[in-house]
Formats: sequence, C-alpha cells, structure tokens
Amino acid sequence: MRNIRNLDNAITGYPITAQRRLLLKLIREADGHIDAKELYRRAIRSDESISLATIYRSLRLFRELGLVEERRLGQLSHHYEISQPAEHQHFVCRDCGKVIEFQNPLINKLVGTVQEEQGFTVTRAEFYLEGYCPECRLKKVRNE
Amino acid sequence: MRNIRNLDNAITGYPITAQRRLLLKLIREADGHIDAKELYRRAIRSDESISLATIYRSLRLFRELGLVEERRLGQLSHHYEISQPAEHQHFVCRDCGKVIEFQNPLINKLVGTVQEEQGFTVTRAEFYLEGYCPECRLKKVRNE
DNA sequence: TTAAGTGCAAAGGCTTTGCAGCATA
DNA sequence: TATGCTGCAAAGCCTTTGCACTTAA
Repeated sequence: MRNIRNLDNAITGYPITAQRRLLLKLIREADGHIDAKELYRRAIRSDESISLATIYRSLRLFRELGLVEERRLGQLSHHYEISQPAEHQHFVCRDCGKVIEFQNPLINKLVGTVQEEQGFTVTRAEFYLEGYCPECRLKKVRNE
Repeated sequence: MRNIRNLDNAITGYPITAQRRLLLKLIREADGHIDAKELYRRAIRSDESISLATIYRSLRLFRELGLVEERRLGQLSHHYEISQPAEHQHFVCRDCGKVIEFQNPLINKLVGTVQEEQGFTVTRAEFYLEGYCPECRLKKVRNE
C-alpha cells in the first residue's frame, strides 16, 4: 500500500498540480466514501474554476496509482475512498442509505478457500451487504 | 422464491404480453447473466419491433416481482439473472471478462456473524471477487 | 371498455474526450 | 521549453420518461 500522507511522494512521476493536491486532500478529509459529484461540490469552494472533467481525470489517476479505491455500492455512481491497509467491507442501509464499514476475519479465510477450490487468483474481494441498520430496524419495529 | 416455470403464475396481476413472455424466456435461456443490451439483441431476432424501453421496463417489473435479480458486476451496465433458490456469488476475470458463479457455505456463516456483531438485518449479500480465472492465469505464467 | 403496456424519440445522469490554452518540471 | 494538465463544451453510454397508440383482461 502506498504512503498517501505525503502527496509529493504519492504521485511521483506525475505533475503535482494544485487541483490534484486539493482533490486528494478532500478525499482524505471525506473520511469515508465520496462520489465525483460531491467531490466536485466541495472542490468548488476552494477553486471555483475547477471542472468535473478534472475530477474524473484525477480520480482515474489516483485509482491507477493505487491511492484510492473505487466502489460500486449499489448506487448509480461510483464511490471513492482512500486506499486503506486494513481491508474492510460495506453495508448499505435500505432505509437511510447510510454506508457502514465493517470487517471480519472470516472474509480472508473465505477468499483463501475459494482460491483453492476454484483455482482463481483473486486480486480484489468485495463483500457487500444490504439491509437495515440497527437504528432503522428499531424504527421499523416501533411503527408496526 | 417464486415459481418461474409457469409464466402466467409468475406475473399474476399484470398483463401477460408477448414481449414479457419473450423476454422472460430469453433470460431463462441465457442461463446466467445477461445485460439489457444483449437481451435486446436477442429479443429483436424474434420481435423486430421491440424497443429498448420495453426491455428496461420489463426488467424492472421482473425485478420487483422477484423473478430476476440485478447484479452490478464491476462493469458499467447491470446484469440480470433468474432468481435462484441457491445463493451463489460471482467471480469476474480481469483478462477475459468471464463471469464465474460459485458458492461456499462459509458465506452464510459470515453473514450470520456480521448480523450478530453489527446488529444489521441483512436482506441481501453479495460477495464479489475479481482476479484471474484458471485459464488466464496459465496464459500469464506461460508468457512471462 | 378501460387500465395498462408499447414504441418512439427525447431527455436524464454519470463519465469520457477533443481541443486550445496554461502550468509544472 | 516541452510535456502534460486544465477548462470548456460536446459526445458517449446506460437508463428513464412523456406521449400517442395499442392490447390484455
């Protein structure tokens, strides 16, 4: 996993522009998932002339450099987050739309088992759960 | 899980049109995943005036009736498949794009564990793997 | 007969791309 | 200075929708 604390190290070999610096900072500050549109909304506050095209081009670069990961969380648009050394998975609440991250050691075991049994080489594993978060579950119970 | 062998039972309450009959038949015959565009290509062979709009509207109906499931397999478009009683998960090869289904009992255990630990009510679980299938892995080894 | 489905074309959302000008190294 | 990035606008996908016509029940 790359060191993303130091931007200048992180994107060595590519020009470090003000836009890229800003965007990576914003993604880092988002502290979770963010999609292109929301990133654009936040970026405009600091740089009112930045364009959506730059957002997309930067996201692609960051992804290729391994700085961020792209997720498809059942929604229409992709979500991005800073690459994290610790693997984690996602739960999306059907009521409130909240995305909750979790992790569980069984997942690695599962990946290992599947690789062995099926002969795959796995480069990426996503475990995606959908349902009701604790709060919304309570609400449902109360209303019924 | 609904009985999809008998179309007239399956979509009770909604008009059974020639288009719907055709589309459900094609999805069933696809025997795996199919996206809207490919479904459209095949449908046109039998009904050259069918429209993409009808494909999408039918897919949505089928999905709402629980006849088919929608998957987001890392690609741009959604894929659909007949709802199956046996849960299964997906592996997508990064080289050849092939989608391989597999199942593993550990998954249910994992879902159970997460529900307990996190307090979620899980209504849908997807385990998505990406990597190299056995054939493409061999090819890579040979070329290097 | 009537509520619902269909085809067509247009529009919508998300993402990519061509191009001329600008900035980084 | 030269390569590569940027903003802008246009275009590209995939999907949805408005409308007038048609069809299943």
